[in-house]
Amino acid sequence: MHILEANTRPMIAFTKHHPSRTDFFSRHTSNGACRKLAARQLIWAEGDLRNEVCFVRSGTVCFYKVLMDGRRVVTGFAYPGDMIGFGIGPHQRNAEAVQCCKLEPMTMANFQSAIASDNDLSDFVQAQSSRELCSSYEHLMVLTKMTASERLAHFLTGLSTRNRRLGYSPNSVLIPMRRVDIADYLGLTIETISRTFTTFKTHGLIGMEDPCVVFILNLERLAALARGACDEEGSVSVCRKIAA
Amino acid sequence: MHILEANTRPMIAFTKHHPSRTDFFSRHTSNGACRKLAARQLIWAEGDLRNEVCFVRSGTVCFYKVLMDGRRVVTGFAYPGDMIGFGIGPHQRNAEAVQCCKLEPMTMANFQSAIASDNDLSDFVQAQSSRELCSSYEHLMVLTKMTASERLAHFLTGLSTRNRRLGYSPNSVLIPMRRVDIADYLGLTIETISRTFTTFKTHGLIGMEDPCVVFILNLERLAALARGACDEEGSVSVCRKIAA
DNA sequence: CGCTTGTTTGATGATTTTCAAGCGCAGTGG
DNA sequence: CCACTGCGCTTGAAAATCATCAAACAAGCG
Repeated sequence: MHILEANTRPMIAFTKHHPSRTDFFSRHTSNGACRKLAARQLIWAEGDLRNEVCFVRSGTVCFYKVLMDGRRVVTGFAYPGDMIGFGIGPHQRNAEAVQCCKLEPMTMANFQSAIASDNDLSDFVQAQSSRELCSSYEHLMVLTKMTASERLAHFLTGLSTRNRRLGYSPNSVLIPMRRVDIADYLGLTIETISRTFTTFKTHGLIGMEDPCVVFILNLERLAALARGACDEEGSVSVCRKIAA
Repeated sequence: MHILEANTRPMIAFTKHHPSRTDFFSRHTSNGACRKLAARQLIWAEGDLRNEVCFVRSGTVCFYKVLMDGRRVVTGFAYPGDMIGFGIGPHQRNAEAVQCCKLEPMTMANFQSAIASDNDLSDFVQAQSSRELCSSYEHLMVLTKMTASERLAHFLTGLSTRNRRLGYSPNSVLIPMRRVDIADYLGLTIETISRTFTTFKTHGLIGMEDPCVVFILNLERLAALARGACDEEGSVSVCRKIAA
């Protein structure tokens, strides 16, 4: 219990997701009972059987895979309002609580029958699968073709956009995950992440009071960077000029 | 018609996939009628509606996305025996014939009802989706954590493994795609691809008589590289020693 | 107060990109 | 028939980004 509170990472701003988005899920679970997870706690491991799907009520979840030699890749994150765990076959990747989390579970059996009978739920699942596929392709683009600055800008504007969509300020972004997670997600090292944050700071793109809170001071330029906006003026160096 | 023959790229060795794998598909199409595509011909574009799914009878298909500024990412390839085009919503990426292809189409309506009634087909679709998801995670690993040599080794051993699975020699690999496609797939430039091929050649890992035909002379070392076999001896430089 | 964990900063080095040029081959047209 | 052109691949030299190694700093906790 105590360890649950010992999490210094900020809860992400939109801890309480829009209530209407929870209804279609809760009507198939016992009574909306939540499981609490401490920060850094493993939710399931690669290869585990799919026993249940979960609705994320609060906190942030991180999905990752590890190579034999310890190299790690973060394939994505899940935030409040997301559903996690559906798919076919055993789990393909580890899931871990980035900060303390509340997850509302539903057994696989319930989920199967709920999908069949509840259009709201099956629509939601379809929509989320589609979004995930789409963003995984976009992520490939980020990893293969973008510079460090562009990648981090992409990451930050993503969080910002999510804020706006949920009715929060797009200009102040809470970063629930550690630098390692961001690095392994963006295919960079923690040092590069840190340095790029500093570059953004010194050039007035963002402000930071601690590593977890970012104020976006120039969303336009940040978004241009994230888009890889090298159209105007020609060359790649423009990207760096935008940051500089 | 003539342009169809004008393709100098070799047809991939396993042009004729295992016949049993075609039955469950053909019994839902008109009569196995195929559409012929010339090399480099667009099959569908990102954003297009999903009108049909196709079974790849011969040739190779390449999936990719393009940024506004022309940067391109190849997200994957499809080979004879693969099904392409299923999913939800409009197409998420462009599909293009790498070499001349024969595709057997099935309308989306037919596909939907076939899925519902034919267990062989729905099993196949599930299995392929699962494989694609799995390999997309692995691909993330390749892109974020591997060196140029490791990436190309991974690519080559992948083709080799496919050969073996289909009963062909794992030691001679036909490369149906151009260097650009490989580069955009592996997140590198064509120059790096070319240089790495040369490195492999000069160190006896592979032999090449033309850019499309690779003989794997030391599959073991190539596979070790592909695995990122830096376990023995500790550091990353071992990877380069393996290649050297 | 010392220890641990996570972040930042610095200096150095290396892998990969970029820019440039050359080569081989196939198809074209005079 | 042969030069010419376009395309794809290769190779070279130089520059640049990012990783690596190392150390210092800050905050929380026992």
